[in-house]
Amino acid sequence: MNISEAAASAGLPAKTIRYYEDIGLLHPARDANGYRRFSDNDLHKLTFLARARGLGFSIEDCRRLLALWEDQERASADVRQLASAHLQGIEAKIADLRAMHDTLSDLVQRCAGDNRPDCPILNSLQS
Amino acid sequence: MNISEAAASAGLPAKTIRYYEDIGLLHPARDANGYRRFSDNDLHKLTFLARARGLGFSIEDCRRLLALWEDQERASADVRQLASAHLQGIEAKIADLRAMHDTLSDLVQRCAGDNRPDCPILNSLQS
DNA sequence: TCTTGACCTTCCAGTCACTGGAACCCTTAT
DNA sequence: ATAAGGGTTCCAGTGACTGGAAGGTCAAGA
Repeated sequence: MNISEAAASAGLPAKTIRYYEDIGLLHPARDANGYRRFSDNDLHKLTFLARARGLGFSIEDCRRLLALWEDQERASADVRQLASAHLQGIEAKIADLRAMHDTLSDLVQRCAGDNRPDCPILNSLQS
Repeated sequence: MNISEAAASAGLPAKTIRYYEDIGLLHPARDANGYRRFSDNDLHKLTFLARARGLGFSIEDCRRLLALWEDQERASADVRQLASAHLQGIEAKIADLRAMHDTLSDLVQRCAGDNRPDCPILNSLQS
């Protein structure tokens, strides 16, 4: 299976797959002509990566998750620890965004949005 | 007022202020020795930028907001339009993060987090 | 006067996770 | 012979800084 099929199967752009190889997340074999040849295992890894990235894990987290995934002796506590830390990060981001949202939403509602220059949004940004 | 005072006053790192000058957001005067000298207007702009960035506006949005702020003839509708679009972006990000959060939080709860290798988190990532 | 330390300057490189594009090779069909 | 549609590498750019090196400037103290 070559790269465009692998891309379709994993739901990732071919460019991204090349990039993942570049940074050592997987090592597909090569055909005689230099084309990448993706094994089932490569495909599983790509799908795993696509899902982990979809959950917002960083590339470095994905690398660790892949290592845990391939380690039959892993402790689920290690996976859980990684996921919990990430979950906390997500919660922090949501809180930040919520705060921005609430402030901004209030300002937008108070802005007349007409031809006149007076604007509570700009007023609130000014010292 | 030189850069470290301006930085303290606006709540921005000096590096960031230099960067903002670099990309043309402000143009502080220079003393004979080459040091930047910040006027009151420069300080107002920096505070404005710090607050707008704090609300998550992109640098390009900040540039547009600054231009509107300085334009006495602006229509508040233009400001509101910009802010509304940004608000929508924030809402989309929150929705994405919430989805990640809900999935991940469920997986974390279902993971025993012990010495054994069996792990619902890894299972859900695998094809 | 000399030195020390805290300022300031510019410039270059790195971050993160891709993404676009150029230039070129391989394969298959017409 | 040529064209289309794969594949390859390598380089540069994204956003918004941030770190660090190398060096100039200034005020205070021995």
